[in-house]
Amino acid sequence: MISRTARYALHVLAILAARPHERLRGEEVAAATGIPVNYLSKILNQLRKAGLVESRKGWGGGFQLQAEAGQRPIRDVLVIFDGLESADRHDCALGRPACDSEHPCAMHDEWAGVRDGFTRMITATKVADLAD
Amino acid sequence: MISRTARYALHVLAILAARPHERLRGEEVAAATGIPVNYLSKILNQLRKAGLVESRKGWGGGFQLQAEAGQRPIRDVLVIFDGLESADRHDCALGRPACDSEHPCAMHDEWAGVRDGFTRMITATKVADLAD
DNA sequence: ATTTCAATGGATATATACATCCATTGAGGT
DNA sequence: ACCTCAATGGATGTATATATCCATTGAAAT
Repeated sequence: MISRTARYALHVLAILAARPHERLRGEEVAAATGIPVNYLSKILNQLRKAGLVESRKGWGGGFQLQAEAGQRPIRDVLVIFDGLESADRHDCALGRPACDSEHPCAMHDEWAGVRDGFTRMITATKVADLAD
Repeated sequence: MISRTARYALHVLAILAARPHERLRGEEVAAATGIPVNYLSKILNQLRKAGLVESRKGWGGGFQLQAEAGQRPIRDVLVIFDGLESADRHDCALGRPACDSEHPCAMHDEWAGVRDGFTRMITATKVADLAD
């Protein structure tokens, strides 16, 4: 449902959102989250390319939440790391390609409910809400 | 949420549940489901070991739903292929080990709702309900 | 008995997510 | 100018899920 990498990203954003005006080094974020440093660097880089985070190199450098990023729904983060399909699900629980309201599988309605709850959750929750 | 292998298994059971009194060869099940034959054989074997399916070797052999298997909730199938944790989830959407009602994460309640819907779905739906 | 059929089981291959390593770049301090 | 710091980026390694291959076993037909 949410990949480990996407959860890492959300955890990172939570840390940064808690200190919106500081610049944190990768090492610090790694220490705070427990994410392996090298892997974390890839994640931070993707967040930067996506415009959610700003970075500065060298002495005094580090990462910082981009100004308006706090108001973005965490759905945006899931799209980046797990793709659109994982954020806007309209799949069948049994993987049937032809499952729809006309020809529903045994779990069609219940699964639609589950998906809906998930969608609601990831659109209602904003990055800023994650801050510890 | 549900691994591809578990979905395969459910699809297989759906096929067998539709013809409870016939014995179907692996090849036939593969043709009906689109699951790669060799991989399918592993799945059918696990289902047999778990007592959900009966098999017979050699000429006229094949697979058949075990007598009472139709009444088993599909949760039982998920436990076999994806493990207990995936069926009885009490995890945090953000992966926080210490997330509970005392110290909830930002999505605690919504996620609990999603999990609940899922649990309800997989316990309410029986193997026999999957039959086409 | 022999042949044929189909499940069983073990070993191996592929794809993908997760993780590590190291050389390069750019920015600040001296 | 030079040194140090920390992000960037490319190449490589590891684990797991998914998939394939083939030799063996058991059962029915002849």
